[in-house]
Amino acid sequence: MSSERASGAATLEEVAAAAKVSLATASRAINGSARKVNPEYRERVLAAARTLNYSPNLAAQAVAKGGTSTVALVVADISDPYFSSIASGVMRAAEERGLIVTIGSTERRPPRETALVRVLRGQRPRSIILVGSRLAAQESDRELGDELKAFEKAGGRVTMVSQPQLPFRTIDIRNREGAAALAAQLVNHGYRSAAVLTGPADLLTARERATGFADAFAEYGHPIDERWLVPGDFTRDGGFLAAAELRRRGLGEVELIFAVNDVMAVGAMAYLRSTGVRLPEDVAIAGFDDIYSLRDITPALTTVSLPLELIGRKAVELALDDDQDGDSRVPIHGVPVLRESTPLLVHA
Amino acid sequence: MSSERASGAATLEEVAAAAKVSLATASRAINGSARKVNPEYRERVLAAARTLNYSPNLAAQAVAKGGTSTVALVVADISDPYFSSIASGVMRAAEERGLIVTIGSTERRPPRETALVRVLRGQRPRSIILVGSRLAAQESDRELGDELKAFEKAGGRVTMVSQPQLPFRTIDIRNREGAAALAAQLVNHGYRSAAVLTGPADLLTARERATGFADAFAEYGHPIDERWLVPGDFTRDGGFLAAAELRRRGLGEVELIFAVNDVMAVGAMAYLRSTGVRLPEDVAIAGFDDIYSLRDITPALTTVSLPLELIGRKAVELALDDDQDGDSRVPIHGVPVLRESTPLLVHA
DNA sequence: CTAGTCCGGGAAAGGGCTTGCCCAGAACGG
DNA sequence: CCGTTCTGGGCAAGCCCTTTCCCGGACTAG
Repeated sequence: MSSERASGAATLEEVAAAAKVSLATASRAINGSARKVNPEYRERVLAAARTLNYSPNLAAQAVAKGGTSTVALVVADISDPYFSSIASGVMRAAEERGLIVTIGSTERRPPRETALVRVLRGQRPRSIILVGSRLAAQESDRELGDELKAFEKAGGRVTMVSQPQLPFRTIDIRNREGAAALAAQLVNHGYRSAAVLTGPADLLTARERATGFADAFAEYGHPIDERWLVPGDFTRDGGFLAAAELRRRGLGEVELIFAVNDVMAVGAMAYLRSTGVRLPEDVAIAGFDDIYSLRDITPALTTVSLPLELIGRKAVELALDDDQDGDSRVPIHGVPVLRESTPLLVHA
Repeated sequence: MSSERASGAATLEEVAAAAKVSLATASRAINGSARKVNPEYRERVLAAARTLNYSPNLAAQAVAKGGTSTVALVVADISDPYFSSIASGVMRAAEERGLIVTIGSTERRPPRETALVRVLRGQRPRSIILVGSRLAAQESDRELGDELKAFEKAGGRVTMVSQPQLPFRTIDIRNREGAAALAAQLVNHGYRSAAVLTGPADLLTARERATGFADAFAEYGHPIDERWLVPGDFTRDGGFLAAAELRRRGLGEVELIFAVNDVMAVGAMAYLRSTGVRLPEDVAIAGFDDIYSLRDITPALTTVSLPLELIGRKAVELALDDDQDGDSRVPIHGVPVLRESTPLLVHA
């Protein structure tokens, strides 16, 4: 039939031949460059490309140019709405800049983060964006740090979301402040005793939120007894189980449960309901994140609202815009949103 | 200082030099091959790689080998739990096979699908997986089809999830059957009049679910009047607005509302509640998908449960395993799950 | 002891693209 | 009318790898 090769995509060389111009001209016509090309030639080339269904080989371009137009994103669990919202922001922003995003999931196993970075680094992405699934100081930290440093030394850029302990550009989600602000408002609402579902003991984000809340609550005169700090996974099931544990410890005096994220709060609500606890009459509950798809649960959940999409966008800005030095931070403040799950509490 | 280049990552050549072996040997030692390499040499190479923090340039490998180890995933909206769950399955399965996944989002604008495929094709992924955001026959279909055909001709593989109208491998989610089965069960539960929030008129998935439900409902003796088929977006807000429209049309006689997906159902619930409608006492409601993070809403939502993660996995199997011909289909059946939102209805 | 096999290292040829450089012709100035 | 300066096409080098092919040395077999 035609000159199309049996297998394999059309190459630029074939396009050039079809258009009867040199390889160089074809390249300049198709992928733009500083140099102009004669409109007539350009047309011929583009026409040839179209008929051959040419698609530039990005890998080849990458090796020729010595750089890609890719950003790599590492999240803990893409099916968690927290991460998928951030991912959404990243993808939008990336796309606006003509970048492709490749994504990796650690599945909440931090050591996998290092492995993932090792692989993704091979892509030579413009930037690697790590979204906070990381733990407090760990042995794997060194390895990861080394890997990231190597990536930076090779000209890549590292951007972190919510893990300010590492020396890279980071979107610094002020978890402590957000949790503290929430605590303040809830105290204003009349709450005097609270329990905290603290999440995993070593997960930094969880810890900041838990201590931010507990410290503030104490500061306002209502210290939280240790037995009402219940750890658990950072997931719906974690919240469910933590609520169960909390109940076992005696829930009677607790007016309010603060779960360190919304999905845990939802899990906790599910457990409490299943045991006949009325929400919010018997106990109030609050979360953190303000996950979009959870806005319609009943009772409407009090939480700390985080601009998740925006965080994603900012991450790519931070990653790519040049006027930033190597470890600048962009603070993001959550704002407490009080809803039905924490009604005004009138003490007898 | 050392021999490390000021910028840019270490190359295999540098590693080879440091290990005092040839480029070929270094390549074989690091990236494996049919050929064996002397253990002593191998050690030297690996050591050198480690000290230089070498990371193989995937792009270069891709051009040398003439193929990547990448799969591309195209979804409508990664922040929608439906898609992010599928994406999660895809990523898990991909990772088990040592593949990297790059992801694109059409943001629910089907024409973007073509553009996205055009870009992703440049990556020369092993497969492009498109997850059903597509519309009924459209002019953009031809372009997209051409693009995909070209990709296949060049040796790539196309896999669709839930858009069986195109001639590619597809995971065929049996929306009609699922919706029909749900209708059957609800009729058994005593429901005789239903409204359907049909989603976008031209979105295939939505249409299949809506007509599957309506047809079955009619078949069991309860045809659904046209005024109770309310279109809207395939999103939470779409459900919200559709419920409003439905109410405007007079909700009185409707015993049951079927929304073509869970998030719409949740939106509808939010609207109805806001106007004082009690759920499920005043009206029952059902969705489709069984989104994980929505399992804890109250009342618990009746729905058609879809194994979303599994669908993702299957998609990559279908995409990569060889014993499949070019347009085989894997059927996926949803199973109706009746919960509190559709209680047994006892007629007076 | 020699011929025939293996084994595994290294040189070099790609693979698809970008880009520095050369150069012919066009455009311009004096 | 000639010398300059632009334009913009094309050649070829180069990017970082993989893989074919050659070849010398170590083995095996007869």
